Amino acid sequence: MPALVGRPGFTMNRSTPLALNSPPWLRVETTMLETARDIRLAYDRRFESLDLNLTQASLVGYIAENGPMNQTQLASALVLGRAATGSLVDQLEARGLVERVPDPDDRRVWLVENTKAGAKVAARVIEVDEQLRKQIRKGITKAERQQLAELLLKMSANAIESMDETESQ
Amino acid sequence: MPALVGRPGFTMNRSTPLALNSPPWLRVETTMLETARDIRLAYDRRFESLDLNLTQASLVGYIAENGPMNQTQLASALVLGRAATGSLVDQLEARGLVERVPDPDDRRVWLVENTKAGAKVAARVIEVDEQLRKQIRKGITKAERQQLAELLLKMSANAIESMDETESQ
DNA sequence: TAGAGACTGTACGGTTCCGTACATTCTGAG
DNA sequence: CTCAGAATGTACGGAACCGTACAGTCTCTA
Repeated sequence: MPALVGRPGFTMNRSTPLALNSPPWLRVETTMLETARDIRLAYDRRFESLDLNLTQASLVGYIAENGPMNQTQLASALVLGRAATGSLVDQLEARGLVERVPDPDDRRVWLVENTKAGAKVAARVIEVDEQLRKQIRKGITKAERQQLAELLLKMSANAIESMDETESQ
Repeated sequence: MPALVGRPGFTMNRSTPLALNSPPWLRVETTMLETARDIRLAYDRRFESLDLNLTQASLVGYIAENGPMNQTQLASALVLGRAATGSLVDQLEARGLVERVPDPDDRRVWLVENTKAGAKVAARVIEVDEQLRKQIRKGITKAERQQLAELLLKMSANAIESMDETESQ
């Protein structure tokens, strides 16, 4: 099942560059899954100093860039369920980073917006994000990134398409 | 925080090809995280018919390809903690797909191996995996995959490196 | 102007995984 | 041989999500 799992053998400790113990039969999907994991982890680590995880940081940063919005919109932006988003907002609200403001046009919804403290943290979040993005892109040209993105989109589309097929069986 | 979150606006329903609502400011890291999610989801869906999730399928398939092994090795191969791996084996054992055999050389460890039923399922798993991999690679040349893999490895290495720096601060 | 149907946020139970602590067993230095 | 240290699997508590069900609100149609 090498496409699904890592390589056999020794424990992969985090300071060993991946390339060193990469397999000869390098299968893209595995590498992909693992790279994503590493990136997510790097983000999490980075946000630890702000006492946030990636998801929390994303929410605060997203509001900072796109303005107040309701939880359903947030959920879709963060690729989360509405329930999870709700409790996420709970956490951030308890910490005084965001607040729920009633939507004057719709009594069902809360508009979530950053408090002053939240805005301040968001600025740091965006900063950290840019920093980390730069590091992750080190040694990769713009053209390569472009091509990478295209391939990724194609793979996504293929994956989604395959699910649709499965569904309609 | 666009590098971290999806695009704003409408709910992304699964049948819309990703490319259609991708942003102009296409940032690779986001795309990457999302592609990984889609792939993982596609695998999960695919294994539903076997009543397995990706992790369970991986374990059974991995043993089928690499022979019986102890839980620590499995954990590292599956990129899981030892505890999680333990309960994973519990589940599969309860369903009669794998069994724990004492290691004659080390009384601490269990050798996990597929039962006959497990081997049978594993064969299906490997089959499904190959099928899905083929679909995901549709329209992508071997050379492109090669390059993709290289870029991914480089990004992984960069991400890991960035974590090491953070640690040593 | 009802009233059916869609939508919003919340409650709750379940799943998957992590991290720590622990008892058991092995290993290697003295 | 002995014993400190390392390694193995397990128990337990917690975090992050999901999915479903639900009670309020809108909204559109007749």
